[in-house]
Formats: sequence, C-alpha cells, structure tokens
Amino acid sequence: MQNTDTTPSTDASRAAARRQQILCAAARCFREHGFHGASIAKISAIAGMSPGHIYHYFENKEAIIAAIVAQDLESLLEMTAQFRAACNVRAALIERAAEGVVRQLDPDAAGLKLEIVAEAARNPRVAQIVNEADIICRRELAIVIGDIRRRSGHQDSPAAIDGMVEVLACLFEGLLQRTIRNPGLDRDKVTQRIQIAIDDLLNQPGEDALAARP
Amino acid sequence: MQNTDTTPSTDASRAAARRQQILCAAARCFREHGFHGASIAKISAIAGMSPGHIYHYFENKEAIIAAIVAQDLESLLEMTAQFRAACNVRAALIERAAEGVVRQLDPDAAGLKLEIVAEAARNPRVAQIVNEADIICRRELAIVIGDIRRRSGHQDSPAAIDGMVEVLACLFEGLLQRTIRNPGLDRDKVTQRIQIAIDDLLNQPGEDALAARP
DNA sequence: TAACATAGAATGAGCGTTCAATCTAGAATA
DNA sequence: TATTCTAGATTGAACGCTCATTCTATGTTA
Repeated sequence: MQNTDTTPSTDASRAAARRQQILCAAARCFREHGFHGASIAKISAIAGMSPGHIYHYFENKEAIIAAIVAQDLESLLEMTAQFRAACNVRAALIERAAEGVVRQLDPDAAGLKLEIVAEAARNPRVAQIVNEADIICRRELAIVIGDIRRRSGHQDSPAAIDGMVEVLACLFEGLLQRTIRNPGLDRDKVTQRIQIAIDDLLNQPGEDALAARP
Repeated sequence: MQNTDTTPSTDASRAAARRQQILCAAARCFREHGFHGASIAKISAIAGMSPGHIYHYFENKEAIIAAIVAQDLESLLEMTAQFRAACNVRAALIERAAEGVVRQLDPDAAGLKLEIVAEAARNPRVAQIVNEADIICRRELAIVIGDIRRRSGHQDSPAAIDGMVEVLACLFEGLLQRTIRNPGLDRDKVTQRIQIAIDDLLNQPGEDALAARP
C-alpha cells in the first residue's frame, strides 16, 4: 500500500497478488453457492474489481475452478508429505493423524472439498487434477504404511498395502461428510476413535492369514 | 395399460407416475450437471414433457432437489434398517457391510450422493433433510453396535457407542470419495480390508481402558 | 507516447417461471 | 346414438432476469 520503494511491487508480483485476490474471492463464493451457483459478477464484487477485469487473469470460469481445485489439493499433498517426513514411527503417524482429523472436521473447508469431488464426478478436467493428486497421495501413504508394517515384522504385497491405504483414506475423507451430516458430533471422541482405528488398521493380518479369518 | 377396468389408472396413480418420471429425469440431469448446472429445460426434455408441465407437479426447482435428496436418503435408511433387522450377530453385520461397500463404490450413485452432501453444506433446506436422516441412521447403528458390544462383554457409555458409529459412517461415506478420486481401485481388496476394519472397530477398547492406551 | 491496468456497458444465450391456449376424454344431455 | 359440455392434462411461447464473456473507453505509469 506504500510506494516509498523504487519498485514497491513488480508487475509480476502485482499480477500474482491480483490472481490470488480473485482465487480468494472465488473460494468464498464457491463455498457459499457451489461452482455453478457462484457467478463472475459475485466473485468480481468480492474481489473488488470489475467482471471484465477477471478475464485478464483467467481465461474463463472453468480455469478459476481448476485453479481452486489445484490449490485445495496442494494443501492435501502438503499434509501427506508431512506424514511421510515425520519419523516413520507408528506413534508419530497417529499423532499427526489427529491434527488431520481436526482439519477435516472444519465444516467450511469440508463444503468446498466435497464440492470439488462432486465436480470431479462429472467434469473431466477437474477429475484429472483430482486423480493425479490422489495418485501422489497414495504413493506417499503406501511408503509410510509399508515402512511401519515392515518394522512390525509383516511382509505385505503392494496390493495389500494399497488396500490399507484406501481404508485410511476412507477414514479421513469420510470425516468431510460426517461434519456436515452430523454438525453436532463430538470432535474429541471421534478423533480418539479414529486414532484407534488407524492403529488397528496398521495391525491388520497379512494376506496369508487373511483367507482363514472370516 | 388396458382399460377393461372402470378406472384403469386413477388420477392419483397417474400423477404419481408422472412425478416419478420427472424425478428420474432430474436424477440423471443432476448426476451429469449438478443441481445448479441442470436446467428445467433439460429435465423436461428427458422426462418427455414440456417445461411448463413440470410446475404442475413441483412448486419449483428447489422442490425437485428436495425430493431427490429425500429419495436418496430413503434408500440409505433402508440399508440401515437392514443392518438392524439382520440377526444381531457380528458375522451377519460384517457380511451385510460387504454389500453396502459394493453399493457405495458405484461411481454413478456416488456422484449424486456427494452432490447432495455438498449442497447440504450451503442449502439449509437440504441440510435439514440430510441431518434428520442422519439422526435416524445413527440411532439404528448405535443399537446394532450396542447389542454386539454387550454380547462381547463390553459396557460402553452412549458417547462411546456414538464415537464408534461415527467411525463406521466414515468408512462407508469415505468410499463415495474413493471411487471418484481413485476410479481404478481394487474393489474386492478394499471390501476385504473394510470388513476387517469394521471387525476391529467392534473390538475397540472401552472407555476405562482408553486413557492408558496411547 | 507506448503499454498495460481497469472499468463498465453491451451482447446474446440461457435461466426459472408464468400463463393463455389447446388438447383429450369422460359425463351429461338430447 | 350423436352431440355438447366440462375439467384436467399439456403445451410452448413469452417474461424478466442473470449468466459468462467481449468490447470499447478511460486511467495510469514509465
């Protein structure tokens, strides 16, 4: 806001800021009205610029949607990377998981994340972004789970690990829906039970023992 | 289709059929374009009637959305009731669960279900329908889980049971997202691992033992 | 001056919704 | 039986509005 500097903000950084300003406004509108219910007029009003000006930074509305989706998934990838970076110890994973659970239980964020998956179910461009991010997430989680299992003396096939990754993902992604379907849920109790479920998941029998189980 | 009767099809049943015709077309449109992307014109075209005629059966578009939501949740309630009706034995629950898992993994159905939850996050009318259905589901599941736990010798507080219900719900609802985020997942393997996870869930320690666990 | 940032009106398409007009088929009448 | 009446089913054009997008004109800055 000050211009005492020789070049307070370069063209590039100014443009980036404008872009972010639009994305921020768009995220809010998409949360409140959905991708198709939010109009360029509303987004531009909240972003504090004219509708036409939006088109200097984004080709069209779908490009804004794609950017929002990519931005949201980036935060997911960060979280997954944190799982991996944490020393590969069971306790550390489970502790980090608690933070993840709490984050998933924020209803505002949940609304947008669900909107994204719903859109992915019908919009190929969004589907591609989502699918590619999911591949990365699964790869990371498979490494973490594989590590822990190996330390516990298990010898699992990749397919077995993949199955566990899917269940772990179910637990986290299911929370997005729970916080909307049951807004009054007891966050602490749920976090506790999810932690136990993850612990149990990491203890599931290997494939050989699997056939004889049920 | 024959009119040998005095009144082959009453006004009421004909109207009900027309209503269902509209709902069927609407479900398809909503799946393909989302609640806001689907237009009355498209719905009426698929339903095989004029746009104006739709308004003889539904007050407005939101009423159609509400009806679709209610219809979808009704099938959920049926599934939950089946859980309860099945003899309250662990094995029976887990076997039924497998059917539920498969059903949740159908990508077409998943798209509409996710659209509904996303809409519930911002549309109070839809939120109310969803919340009320969820209360019923949780009540039923709590009874089933409570029964099983009691037979296994556990004494749980209602809050503890509620926590387990939430985790069970996470597993099922998470599948809706998994089938879209990872369309190539191995359905059999996932079903197997989910079954084990549910079995473990029903074996989680009670509250007294909980503090000393991690 | 040259180049870019920005505004805001203009455009044409499509939206949800309404409504007067038409069709249809059984009841009433002759 | 032949004709008219009637009420609901159904149509499709029209309405007012909002949409995404484009275009032209006006700052602004270097």
